[in-house]
Amino acid sequence: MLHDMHTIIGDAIKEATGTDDPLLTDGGEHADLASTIAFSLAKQKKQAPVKLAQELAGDLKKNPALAEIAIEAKGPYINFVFGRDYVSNAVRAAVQPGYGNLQKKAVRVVLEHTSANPNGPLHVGHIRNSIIGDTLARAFIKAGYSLEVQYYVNDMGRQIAIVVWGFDNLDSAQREGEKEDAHIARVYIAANQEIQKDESITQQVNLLMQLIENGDPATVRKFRREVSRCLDGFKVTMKDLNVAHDRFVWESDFIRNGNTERIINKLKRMPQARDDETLALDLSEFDFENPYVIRRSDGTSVYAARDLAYHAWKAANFDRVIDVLGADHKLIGAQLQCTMKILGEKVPEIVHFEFVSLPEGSMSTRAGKFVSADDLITEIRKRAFEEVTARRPELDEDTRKSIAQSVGLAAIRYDIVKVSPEKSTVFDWKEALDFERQSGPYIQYAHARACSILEKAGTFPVCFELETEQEILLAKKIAKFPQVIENVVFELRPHILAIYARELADTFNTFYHYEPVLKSEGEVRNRRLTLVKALQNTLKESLETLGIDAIHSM
RNA sequence: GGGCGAGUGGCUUAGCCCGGACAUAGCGUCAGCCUCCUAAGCUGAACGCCGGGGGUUCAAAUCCCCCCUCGCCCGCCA
Repeated sequence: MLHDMHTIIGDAIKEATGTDDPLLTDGGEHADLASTIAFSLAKQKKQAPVKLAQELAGDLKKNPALAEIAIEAKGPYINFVFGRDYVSNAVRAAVQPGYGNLQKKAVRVVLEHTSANPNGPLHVGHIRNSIIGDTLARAFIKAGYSLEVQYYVNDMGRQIAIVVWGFDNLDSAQREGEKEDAHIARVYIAANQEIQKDESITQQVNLLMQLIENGDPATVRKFRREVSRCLDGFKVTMKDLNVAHDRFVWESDFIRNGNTERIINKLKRMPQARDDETLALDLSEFDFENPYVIRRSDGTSVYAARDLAYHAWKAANFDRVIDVLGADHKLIGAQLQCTMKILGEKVPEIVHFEFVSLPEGSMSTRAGKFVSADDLITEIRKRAFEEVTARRPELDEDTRKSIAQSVGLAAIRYDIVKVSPEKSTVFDWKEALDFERQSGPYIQYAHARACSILEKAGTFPVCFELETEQEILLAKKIAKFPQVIENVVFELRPHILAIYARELADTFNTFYHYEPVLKSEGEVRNRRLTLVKALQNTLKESLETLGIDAIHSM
C-alpha cells in the first residue's frame, strides 16, 4: 500500500520532470511523502527551487492518477498527503487475520543462529544471537519465504575435549536439581582450573582431540553424551525464550559423511592453495593477511574445513543461506564467504551483532564469568509475578503466573531485539527488569488495552471511514506494517520491527488519550472500534513476529 | 601495529546504507492528569557545538579524509 503510493507518486514525478529519481523521502510531520526534487532541478534549470516546486506541484495536481492525494509545495519541498481511500483501505486490510503476510515466495532460506559451543549454559550474550535469529526467522516466514532454522552443533571442539577430560578425571557427579548445561559448565570451569595448575593435562586433552578425529568409538560416545546433555539444557532455555530450531546439525557428521574430505580435496586444487605441512589458502589477493588454514600438519581438519563443508551442504540444498554470528566471527565469516565464492558456491549472508558484556567486563564461560539466560529468566519471572500480583490482586495464582511468564518473556526479548545489532551493549539488570516505556510489556499493555475495549464493545458494524486527526494518524501508522516486514527481511535488521511496534503502541496510547471509543456513539463509535480492531490485530501480528505473546489481559 | 564496529542532552537509544524542512524516543529531573474505555498509561517543561578537526555540497548526524576514545578480531582454537 505504502509501497504502491511511493510508486504512483514517483512515476508521476518522473513523468513530469523527466528525471529518473523522484527524490522521495518520508514527509515526517509535514506529509506522508515529500520530494526534494526541486533542489536538483534548480541546478539544472538555473531557477529558484521554491518556484520550481510550486510549478511542479501545480502540474502534479492535474495528474488524474494522483487525484486522491493532497499535493502542496511548501518552500522547496513538495508534500504529498494521502487521502481517505488510502486510510480506509489500510484499516480494511489491517482487520484481517494475518495482516502483514507478504506474497509467498518460491525461495528456500536456511537460517543458522545461536550455535553456541556446548560447554556451558547459554548466557545473555548468546541469547542476543538467539533472539535476533529467531525474530528474523519469524519475519522471513511472515514475508512468505520457505524457511528452515538450524543450530550448528560444535561437538568436536577443544572445549568439549576439556569437558570430557573433566568428567573422566574430576569429581563430576551431577548435583541434586542441577541443570545439565550448568553441570557441564561447572566441570568445564573446574577442568580449566586444573589445566592452569598442571600443563601436562593439555597433552591428555590433545589425545582426546586425536581420538575424536579418528572416530574412536568410546571417545565419540563420551563426546556425544556430554554434548547432548548440554543441548538438552539449551533446548529448555530456548523454549523459555520462545526460540525454535527445525534442525540440529552436528559438526562431526561432516567428517563422518566424507563431506569435509571432499571439500578439502577440492580446495587443494584451487590456485590459492598452499599445500606444505599444512593445507592453507592464500587469500592475500582478497586482502586477508594470514593464510586460511584448512588442515593441520598431522592431517586432521580444523574448524574452518568442517564449516566449509557445512556451508557447501547448505548451499546445495537452499536458495539463500543466512548465518547470525557474533562480532568475534567477522574475520572468519569474511574468509568463509570469500572461500565459498572462489569455490563457485553460494555465498552465505552473515548477520553480525556486537558483544554483550557485563559491567565488570567481558563474559567468559571458561572463567565462570557470565549471567546465564536461565538466571535472567528466573529473576524476570519473579519480578513479573510480583508486578502482576500488585496490579491484579483479584486474579487467581495460575492466571497471574501465566501473565508473568508472558510479560517476562516480552521484557527479555524486547530488551535485546530493540537495540541495533552493531551496538555493543552492557548487560544491565535494572534495564532488563524494566516493564515500562520502550519495553515489551509496554507494547503488550497497549494490545491488552485494545482487547479490553473490543471485549466490552461486543459486536459492532465495521466502518472504515475515519475522520479525526488522531484516527488518521493511527491508521497511517498501521498502514506501514507490511512495509516494515519487507524492510526487516531486506535489511536483515529485526530491530526495525521492534522500533515500529513501540511507535505503534505510542500512537495508540495517544489516540486512546484523546479519542473516547466506547463512550462515543453511532458511526463515530463504529469507526473507532474498527480502528481499535485494526490496531489490535496489527499489534498482535507485530508482537508475534517478535516472538512475544499478544496476551489479552495483564 | 593492522582490520572491523561504535561514539547522538546526566544515562540508554532511533535516524546514517539512500544528504534536505525546528535531530527520534525513553530513563532521570521539574509541573500536571485516575468519581472517565486497564496509570505497565497520558500531557507539558528544562536538558543537544550529533566524539574532535578538515573537506565535498545550495544543503552534512548522514558522504570523503585525518585524529581521539571504547569494543571485537588478527591461532596448525572453535
